[in-house]
Amino acid sequence: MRKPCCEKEGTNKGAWSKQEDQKLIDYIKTHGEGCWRSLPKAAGLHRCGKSCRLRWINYLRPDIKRGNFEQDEEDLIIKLHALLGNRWSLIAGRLPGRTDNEVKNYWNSHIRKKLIKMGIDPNNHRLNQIIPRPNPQNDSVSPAATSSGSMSNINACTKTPLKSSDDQIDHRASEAASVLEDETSGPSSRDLNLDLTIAFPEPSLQVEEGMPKLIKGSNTTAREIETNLQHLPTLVLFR
DNA sequence: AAGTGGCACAACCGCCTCGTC
DNA sequence: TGACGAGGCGGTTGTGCCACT
Repeated sequence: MRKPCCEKEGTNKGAWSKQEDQKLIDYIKTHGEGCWRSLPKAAGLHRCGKSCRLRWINYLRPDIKRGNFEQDEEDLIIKLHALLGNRWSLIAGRLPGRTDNEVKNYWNSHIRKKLIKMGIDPNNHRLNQIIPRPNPQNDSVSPAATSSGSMSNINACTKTPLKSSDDQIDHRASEAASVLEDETSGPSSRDLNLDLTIAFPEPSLQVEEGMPKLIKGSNTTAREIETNLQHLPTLVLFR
């Protein structure tokens, strides 16, 4: 039985009051972030440390950019999601002033639906259409297996845990790379609406400085992805 | 005006990772 | 090297608001 992260009894839950916010802000202003477990007591808050951290990171931090997402930001989220999957903190890290929670919420409430409406599977960024297969042996394959369910896709929502975050990123990067390659070349690409693919502006995918390694993706580490992403241009999707 | 369905977003929960001992 | 604790992360839920009937 796992120990609870904090004492459940005597702690407030639910929406934060103005007084609580102010206490948290004041405390962090004077003592800085960190040691979240002891913070509530020290700050005079009847809250779980995790709750304080979340409140600060997602709402109270002074550098938070609030308001609607711009088109550029939306494009970037889609692009990063194609590469990283549901790694919201990494995605948010590329969007100054945005939090992982905000990005996650925006994805789930806006972008996901938008992609679905456009016939794109938001999990793997592929067109969600059933491509008929000539091979009769594959007749029993479900539609899901031919589109959204394919294990060779990005499958951003996979529940299968991988050993380390680097491994995960390596895995995703290579999967993303295969998708990008699939969609921009090869015989199957004729079935895709290329206007909707996740594409990088010309001159090209492979030539882009910093990108080849990412695209090929075999030995890409998290840090390399971070570095490479700095060179990524804005998506042309939805333009 | 009341009911209700959808949406947006804040917050919680539980698992994972990483650092320390 | 394994155990443990703290922080981080992603999935999910709760709730308030708004538009529509």
